[in-house]
Amino acid sequence: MSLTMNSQLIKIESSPDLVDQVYRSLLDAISDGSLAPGVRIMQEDIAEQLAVSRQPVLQVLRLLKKDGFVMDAPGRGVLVAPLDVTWLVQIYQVRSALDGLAARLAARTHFRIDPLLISRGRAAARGSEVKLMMAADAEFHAAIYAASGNPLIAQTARLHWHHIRRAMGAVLQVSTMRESIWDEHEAIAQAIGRGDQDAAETLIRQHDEDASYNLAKLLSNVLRAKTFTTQGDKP
Amino acid sequence: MSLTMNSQLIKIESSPDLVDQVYRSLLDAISDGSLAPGVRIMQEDIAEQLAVSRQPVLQVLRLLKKDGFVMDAPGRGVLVAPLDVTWLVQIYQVRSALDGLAARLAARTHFRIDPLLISRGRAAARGSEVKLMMAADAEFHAAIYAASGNPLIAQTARLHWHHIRRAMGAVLQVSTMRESIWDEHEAIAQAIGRGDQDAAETLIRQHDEDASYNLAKLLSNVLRAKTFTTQGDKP
DNA sequence: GATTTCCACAATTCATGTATTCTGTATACA
DNA sequence: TGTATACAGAATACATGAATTGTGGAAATC
Repeated sequence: MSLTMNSQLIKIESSPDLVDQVYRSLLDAISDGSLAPGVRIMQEDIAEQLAVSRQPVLQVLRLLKKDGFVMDAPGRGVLVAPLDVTWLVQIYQVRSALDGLAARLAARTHFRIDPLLISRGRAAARGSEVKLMMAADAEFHAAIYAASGNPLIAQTARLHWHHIRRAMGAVLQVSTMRESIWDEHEAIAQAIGRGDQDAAETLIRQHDEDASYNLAKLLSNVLRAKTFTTQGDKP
Repeated sequence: MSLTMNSQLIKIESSPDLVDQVYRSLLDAISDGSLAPGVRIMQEDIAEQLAVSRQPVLQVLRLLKKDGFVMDAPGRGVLVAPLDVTWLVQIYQVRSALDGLAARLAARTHFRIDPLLISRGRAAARGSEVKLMMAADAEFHAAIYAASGNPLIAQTARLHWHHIRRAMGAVLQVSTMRESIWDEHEAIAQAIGRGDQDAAETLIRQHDEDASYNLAKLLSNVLRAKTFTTQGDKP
């Protein structure tokens, strides 16, 4: 029917797989900060809280270790990976390269990004719900990944996103999400739409670099502050 | 002593971790083709062969699944992922982007890549040992990853490398490793050495695209051939 | 008083038993 | 003859018990 054989029935994933569920649960908790950076977690506690045995938890912790969300702390369980500016910058470097690739591939097909994504993003940026801003931003970039036709990009980027979300949550500052980023987003979408591969790549890489610079600066301030205070964050 | 504080004691990793050992063992077997694409593997068999219990094997299979080396085959164990040209091309797209990033970062520091890598590569290319050629190629690219200063790149690329190695093993054709690639390598190294970030990135991306094109073509031929013959490959 | 050694405890990793889930075949029926 | 259904077998995923490994503190010695 359509140009590409798209009838591959969207992968069914009603896996009552305990490991999957535990994985999502833990990754969410780490990403949104309810499991704060640096805290100790023990598989037995997690298992009890989620009402499963230790076995699935053990597997999940290994998966999270591989992706850098938790670290070994021999004898004391595992540690939720502390926030680290260097690490964040490295994540952003890779993300920038992947975004560039995705934008280039999307431009190759003159993909038309849903304008609604942008208008909704602008609306969110004008509001005060940080969560909405982050969600809109993620949606926009995810649209480009999807348009790239290369699922490997989205898969990798999804992990990066969780790391970035952690950092954003820690700085909790609206300024990161200034509305001007949606002008940049719009320019990127236009470049993709008119098939300008070079422009699309250049624009989105610059966009990511700016984001990296801003976030890294804020984060290092927050971390420096935390070094001198015993108190963590206050409500 | 040296310019950078290098005394951070190379991370100790004598983990007598069964999961690690099984992981390496299986990944190697899959990468070098001794576990051929499409074959069924059962955790019980693997466990018996490696003289461990099924538990570590179960965990390893989950790790391999996450990276696309094995696929679920419910009721029949798991399947070693079949070779797939589309998948290979996607791998190469991402690898190309990451190589570009690594080359750019390396050029930023005017990193001088050991000329020995190149001369050894040329020697290998003139010989007939495919294994040596692949190793030299891998070493060259690994040097760039290391020079980038971003370990995330190397970590991601290492997985890609295993996928690519599988495909290369399947086509088993020396022509993939024409000596001219070492002219390209040399040009890349020079661009990095003189700090020309744009050239370094452009050259290595082109280099990867060529490699992708060649390997994909060979692989699709091999796969097409296999569709019509029952016999696998002959010496 | 500082340093080293030893020991108890904490937590993980590995092994095995059990239940569930999925395939493939045989059989019944239209 | 073709299709649907039920059942047997196979393989995994999960739970729990056992053993190993590493930490932190206390005691002993210099």
